[in-house]
Amino acid sequence: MAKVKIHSKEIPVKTIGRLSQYRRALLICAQKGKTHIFSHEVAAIQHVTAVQVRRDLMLIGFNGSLKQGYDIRKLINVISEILDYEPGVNVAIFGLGNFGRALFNYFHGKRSLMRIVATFDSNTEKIGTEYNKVYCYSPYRVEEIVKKKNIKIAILTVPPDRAVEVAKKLVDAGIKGILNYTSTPINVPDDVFLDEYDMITTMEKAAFFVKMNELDL
Amino acid sequence: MAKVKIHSKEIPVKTIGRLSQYRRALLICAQKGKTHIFSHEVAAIQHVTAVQVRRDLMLIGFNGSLKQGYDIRKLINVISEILDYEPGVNVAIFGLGNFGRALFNYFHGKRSLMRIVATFDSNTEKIGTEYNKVYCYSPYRVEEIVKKKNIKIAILTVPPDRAVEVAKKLVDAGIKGILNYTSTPINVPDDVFLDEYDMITTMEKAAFFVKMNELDL
DNA sequence: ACAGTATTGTTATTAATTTAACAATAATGG
DNA sequence: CCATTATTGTTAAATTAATAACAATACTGT
Repeated sequence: MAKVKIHSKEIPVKTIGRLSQYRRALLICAQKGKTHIFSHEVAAIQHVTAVQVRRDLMLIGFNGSLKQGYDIRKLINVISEILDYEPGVNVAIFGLGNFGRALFNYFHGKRSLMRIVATFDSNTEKIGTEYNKVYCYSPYRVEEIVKKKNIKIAILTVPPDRAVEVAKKLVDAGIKGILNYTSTPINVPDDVFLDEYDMITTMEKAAFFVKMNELDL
Repeated sequence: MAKVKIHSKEIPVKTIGRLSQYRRALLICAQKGKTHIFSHEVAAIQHVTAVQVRRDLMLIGFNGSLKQGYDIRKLINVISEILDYEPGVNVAIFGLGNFGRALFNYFHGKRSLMRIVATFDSNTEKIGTEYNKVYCYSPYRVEEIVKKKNIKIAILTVPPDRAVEVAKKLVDAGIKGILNYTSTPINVPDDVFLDEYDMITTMEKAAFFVKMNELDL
């Protein structure tokens, strides 16, 4: 799926990703009291080019003014209309280790339309407790809770050797998106969104650039 | 920088990223005792196409055999020669909260050529202690320690309101790569590698796909 | 009033990336 | 021994994404 239809217009998925980034930049500026912004300002914050910002905004049919640039509040609303899912979406975290807790705090309260409604952990000391008011369930109850709480997205931070098994359970339970942060690659059916962010790869790329940099001298 | 020269051949940066992914898949297979692998097997693990795997391997001049596929051990070595930096690279973690500790454990011992040699935190209870045998320094000592320990890559997991300030210090101290996991976008000079992984964007993309999926019905 | 400036919106162009197509090859089984 | 099969390696085509170019516009200062 390389393109997506919005208002009967085809929009590249990459643009969707950038819209989310733009909104982040806009929210930061709005908080500072800024009301208008130029394409090159958005671009600088998110490390893209001004042309690309304008092009993306053109695609979604958003117009700025020549002298003031784009109305921040309005643009946030337009992007939100595209990205957000009105009834909101329920999310659960699988694995309440350091990483799981970090992600919990990262999201908690930041986006009201993405609610973390449950956590799961196999540690019996955690099961039955609450982390920031959210209950921690036993992995045995995955299917039951995913269905009951209408959980659509799973954040996977279990130990690497459990990833495949848990992912299978999640798919069976009807989950629609998995963010896999374990070091184990998993497989899901085509209709399930999967993001496998590999920190090792990112680190290796960074190291590679350091190497290139030093060898160039 | 869209391409990179390896053996006097131009290789796309995207290929570099995939090589790292391939190696991960290969290491997993090697550990299971597998000695050879077909392009479509690598592809399946890392969610790319078999053609792409073959094309990438062609670019680095690696040959497989027609009936057995690719020699796993040899391929790992060839990829390692391209990606790894022999003397190794020193890494430090800035911010020893949940996220920092999670990343620490994620890397610790996994890649001997990328060593976490220091951590930094502004919490006075952590300063002066060791986390998994690695000393935790006060942020006041960034410049000193980065230089003394020859730290090239920084993992940034400080609170969002500190990100910009710490990043500036790091650049001044001569850091060559920053992996920014805070929710605050930062800026660095051109010669510093920067990766800003935005979990919010990933989540929003996932939510967006869930939305598309449901509206399609 | 007008030249100069900075910006948007859009089309055209170029570049990069991915996918497709297929020849070459080696093994297998009848 | 020959047809079949499964795979690699590579060239060609198609697709996708990014960049450049530039007209249109509105403001500014003289």
